[in-house]
Amino acid sequence: MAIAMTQLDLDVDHPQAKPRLGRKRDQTRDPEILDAALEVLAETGYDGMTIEMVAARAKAGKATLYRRWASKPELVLDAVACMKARDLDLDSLPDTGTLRGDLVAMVKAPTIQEGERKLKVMAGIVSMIARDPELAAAAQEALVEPRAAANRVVFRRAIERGEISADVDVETLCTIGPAMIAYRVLMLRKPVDRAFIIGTIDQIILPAAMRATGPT
Amino acid sequence: MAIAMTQLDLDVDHPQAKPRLGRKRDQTRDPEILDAALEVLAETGYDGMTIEMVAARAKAGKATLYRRWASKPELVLDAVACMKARDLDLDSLPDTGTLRGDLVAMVKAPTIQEGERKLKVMAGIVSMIARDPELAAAAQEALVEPRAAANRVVFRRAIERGEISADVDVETLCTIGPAMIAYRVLMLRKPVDRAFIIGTIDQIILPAAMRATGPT
DNA sequence: CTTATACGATACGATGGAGTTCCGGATATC
DNA sequence: GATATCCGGAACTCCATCGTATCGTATAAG
Repeated sequence: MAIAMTQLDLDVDHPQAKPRLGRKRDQTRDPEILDAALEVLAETGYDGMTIEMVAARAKAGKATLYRRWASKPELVLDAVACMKARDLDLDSLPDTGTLRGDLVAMVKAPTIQEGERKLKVMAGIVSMIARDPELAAAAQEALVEPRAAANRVVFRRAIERGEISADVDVETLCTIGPAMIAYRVLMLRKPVDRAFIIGTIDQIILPAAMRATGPT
Repeated sequence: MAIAMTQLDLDVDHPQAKPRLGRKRDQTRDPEILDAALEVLAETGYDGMTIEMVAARAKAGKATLYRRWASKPELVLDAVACMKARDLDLDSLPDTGTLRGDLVAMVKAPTIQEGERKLKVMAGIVSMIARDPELAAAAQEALVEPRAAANRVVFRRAIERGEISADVDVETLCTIGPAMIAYRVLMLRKPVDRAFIIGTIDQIILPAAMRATGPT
């Protein structure tokens, strides 16, 4: 599963692993600690977050954290990267037969909640992202790409069905939803509820997808 | 002009202003210092910014800054609030006779540049905004509202001309552009050029504005 | 049962930035 | 010209946090 790739200790599947004595590291704590880190990150932001906060939240000692991650930046990087896993599965997306049906079916309470969590984490690291390409790549991969990928699938299906024109820009369509939601949460500071998302689908995404081709 | 409202010294128009002796405070330094603060804020974010950086950038001493603002948060608050002034004038908006003409006319190099500057400042304070309502209000007022207000004008004119239906949601339309631009800069980390904005107008905003009424 | 390590907890040193104070020099009022 | 305040600059104190070290306990290998 390789949830925490940062640590230097031996992997289970390493060929000639040193026969280390003594108590073994409790691997089940890794996801708990990373989850605590994400909570603190979402609540206080990157700079507000301290290692002691994360340790306290995970009911662990600071030494335990530093035994597993070399520094605060590496812990954050790992925590962000691990948000990728918990995303929606591309193979189990709704397939209702219509574009609107698929888009509306993706608006589910847990999905919205997980999206809002990701946005709060994103808000906590945005200022950091400009100066840390590695963190920027991890955030891209874990926070924005999965959502775009899911949207891509339903738009491509709509094109295959002939429901929308084949020459619309799928990449642009994919970003409308995430962009409107992110702007509402981070800039307007208004809640994202089901009504808002359905409104965005009907008033913006579908008109853009269905538009008669040719600008001007 | 009341650029810096935070300071406690006497206003010029105060009725019985104490006849203060000694050298007078050089008011022309205020905007220079606030501008330096915005630069540092955009480059390093709220937590990365230090008072010494701002002082150095403005070629001023730390004491000068603390003489005018009580603390770092108040300096930042004032700096953000003062970005409101430098925005586009609602009375001198383009009026080309068509919605698309007005929207395209608003896409000018200096406008884009100023918008990108504001977005970088926003990125630097996003994590702070969640915990400081006063800063959140200032950012709302100075960074997001002016842009929405300009858009409101051209959409309302389009409705008056009968170019678009009167029952479209103007508030939603106003946010599409800012949302797509903010998402592209902050999340996708791609450049915002003229082509992208024109594309957004033609592929998203105009289809949403022109759509045949009634969802589903 | 011995040994080596992980565990939570806590004490410790080093670092950096917020905010204060003082300096010599400039400038305004009286 | 005396006085009071501003200026840029720099030294200073204070405090929070990073990261390390240590302690007593728990646990796994030999």
